[in-house]
Amino acid sequence: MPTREQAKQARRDAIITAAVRLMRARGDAGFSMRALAEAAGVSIATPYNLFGSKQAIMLAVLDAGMARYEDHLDRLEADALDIFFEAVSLAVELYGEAPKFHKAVLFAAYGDGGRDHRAVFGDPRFLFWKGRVDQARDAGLLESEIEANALALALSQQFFICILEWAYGQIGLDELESRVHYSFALLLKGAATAAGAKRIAPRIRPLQQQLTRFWADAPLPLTADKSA
Amino acid sequence: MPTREQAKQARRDAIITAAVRLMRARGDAGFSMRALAEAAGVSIATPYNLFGSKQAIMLAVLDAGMARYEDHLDRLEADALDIFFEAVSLAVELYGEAPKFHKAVLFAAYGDGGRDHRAVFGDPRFLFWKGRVDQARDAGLLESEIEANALALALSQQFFICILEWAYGQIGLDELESRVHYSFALLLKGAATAAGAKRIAPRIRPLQQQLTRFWADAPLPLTADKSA
DNA sequence: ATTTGGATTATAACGCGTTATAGCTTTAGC
DNA sequence: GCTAAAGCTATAACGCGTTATAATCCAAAT
Repeated sequence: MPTREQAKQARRDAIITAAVRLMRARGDAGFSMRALAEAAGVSIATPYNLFGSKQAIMLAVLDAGMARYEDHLDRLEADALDIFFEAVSLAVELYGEAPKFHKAVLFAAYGDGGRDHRAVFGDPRFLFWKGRVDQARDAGLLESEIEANALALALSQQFFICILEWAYGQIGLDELESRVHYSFALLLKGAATAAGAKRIAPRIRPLQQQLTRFWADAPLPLTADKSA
Repeated sequence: MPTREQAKQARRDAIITAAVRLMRARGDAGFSMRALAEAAGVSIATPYNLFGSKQAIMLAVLDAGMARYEDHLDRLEADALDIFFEAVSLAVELYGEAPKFHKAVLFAAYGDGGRDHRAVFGDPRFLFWKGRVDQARDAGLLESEIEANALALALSQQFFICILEWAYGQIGLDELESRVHYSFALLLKGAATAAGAKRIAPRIRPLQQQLTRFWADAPLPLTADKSA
């Protein structure tokens, strides 16, 4: 039991705990490395020694929260096709429980330096989608020629960018869900067998109706305020 | 001829010109508001008076460059379906002419504050995609029930996030092109009529082969270096 | 020609992420 | 128990985007 390593780990935990606490309390505003160090009862230099950068800390916080998401995911019992949409809805639900927190973490993990954004949606999440693609293909819902990596990547990216728009405050959680569902429906239908396409097709029209309802207020979805 | 306004416009132009020059010369590195002000022969406060923020300046630079893209786009004479893919290839080509510059601009326009990223792919670009969706639908290639805004948005986003990955140095221009083409093929096929789907389908397999070739080096597309 | 007033200037300052330096505490090895 | 070193602390500093302040300039109106 190396006491040295214990103390280091304790400090590490204290920093992550303090980060979560600060984020949940005040969101992104007022969260700085200096504030974090003070809240963790530690010098400003220590977080850099233990994590390297603010972004690394945010990724650690994000991963801690993602563990919970993956627990829920494992418990999801859904059809090989429905699982795609339910996984999205589950994430939306979890985000909704602590939106300020998740927005702040996502924004900090992605927005500031930005370079490591594949880490935000890296290994575990991507592998999840890939696994579902494989299952859907085995179930005869997707074309056998479809490459799981390629489709999973497209799904991941579409999910990711919608989450970013939400984190940046440009859309609400409900629109996030509809948008991702819509993109997923199109992507999956594009890769689907005739049988799969028949099952996905009915999803499209209602999703479009929901989306146009969202956009009834804001005339054009991508138009910035200035030219509205 | 209000001399006052002329002088202001001259200053504005000097700033944009200096920004472009600096970006083309050294890329993102060494480009700061202080360096920009000095290069433009202007005080540090002036860019803020005239543009408001660094991001606004970057968006202005980006828009200046985009005008050229749109000129080329207008001259593109392609089939209602092929146009989607050729428009992407055209953008890739233009990026390739001055990659350092475009990366730096995109990164600065999007990456730093990040909040206005819809402005990066705002009005003009989005409207372009929407117009093409309308045309493809009129040509009987897309289902008549497809909502142009919704599909155009999905296309825009998919394009945008791949561009971001390129700007962040995580993929090359060739992979960028393949990825966007692949996503476009799936999305469009998902929204296509039987006739449209028949035309898009042959694109998918070659694109997948190209993508897997890219990924032969880097085992998993989304995996960060650490866990490779 | 003189006044007026809006814009630019120089400059200092703020908080940010990050890094470097020097000193101190505390653990590990003898 | 003593020494050596690892790791934290305190602190200053750097460059960044951005803002505020006061001085200054110069076109515009009288």
